[in-house]
Amino acid sequence: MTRPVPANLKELFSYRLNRLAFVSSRIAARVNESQYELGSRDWRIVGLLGAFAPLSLNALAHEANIDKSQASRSVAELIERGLVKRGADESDGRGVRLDLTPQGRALYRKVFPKAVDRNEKMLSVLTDEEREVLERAIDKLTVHTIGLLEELKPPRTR
Amino acid sequence: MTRPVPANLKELFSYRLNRLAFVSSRIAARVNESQYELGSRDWRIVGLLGAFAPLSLNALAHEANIDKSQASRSVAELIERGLVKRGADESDGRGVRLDLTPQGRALYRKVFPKAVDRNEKMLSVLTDEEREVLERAIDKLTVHTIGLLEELKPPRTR
DNA sequence: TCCATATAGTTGAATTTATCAATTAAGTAG
DNA sequence: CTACTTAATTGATAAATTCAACTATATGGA
Repeated sequence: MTRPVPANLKELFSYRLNRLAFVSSRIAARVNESQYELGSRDWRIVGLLGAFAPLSLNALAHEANIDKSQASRSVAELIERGLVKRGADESDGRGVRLDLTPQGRALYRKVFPKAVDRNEKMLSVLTDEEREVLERAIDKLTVHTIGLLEELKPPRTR
Repeated sequence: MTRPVPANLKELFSYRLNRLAFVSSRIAARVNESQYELGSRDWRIVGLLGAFAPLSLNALAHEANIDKSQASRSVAELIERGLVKRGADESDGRGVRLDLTPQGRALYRKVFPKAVDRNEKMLSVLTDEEREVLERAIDKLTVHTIGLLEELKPPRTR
């Protein structure tokens, strides 16, 4: 049994994947923006700090898939809004320790469960088996695809 | 058997989904940009026209998930590069009929198979069963999630 | 110790992308 | 005929992305 070859863009897995990601992130963006004034970058930052603080700027930027320059600026905004605080790294004078303020943490505790609920609602259309396979497949693909991307990157001169 | 509730952002399905989509689209963007000077928007346009031309601007913009103003501008660029042509819609004097030029079609025939190959390479890490369930689940989720997004949209005044 | 080099973070600037309003021209319904 | 809708383009801004430059601190040898 041979698998049919995708005949057009809409049949490509990558296209369908992107489409789903686009739609789902739009839902989150719309809710977080309108109800909490959190842009998607802001929410990624708050969301990551909510679970993994303290984080360095580099670690945060890397995990959130954003350039550190952007991360720095977004963090600065969140600090102005009183949601994030920036402390010194004891062991490295260059580094910072980013964390949520109590206010930021309160926001995180409101927003995160909503995100969990949205996910459940979204996934509720799948059977248990589909869901399990899907989640495992996504994770396998991510690891593998990051590898493919690395191969592609301009060879670092070291 | 209850399913464990996601404990942090990185465990959320939507987050993982977006991460995968991000990585995979970066691969495509890098290759298409460096080898064919096609930005991701450009490629979506060429790719859709390659299979579904002729298309109106609206149809194209809608399918490519881009604002029609952007679509109009991107199309104008592609026309300047000789890849796309814009004809009149016989049955509606306002509409346009977008199609690839022979040159655009030649490009499409080079680029599309590469995209298919990348997808195969990416998916090769999955078992046949995983792959089948994954693809079906993605499509189910997309339909369902578009529905959720619609519900959210500001209620149209009609 | 001193020097060269690397790294963490911030800032600047240029480019690209996204959003939304306004406009023009052509269709459609009473 | 008039009012209203729709397709496409254009304009204006805002937001996001990318990359380079810069400061300050670390680090690893001579």
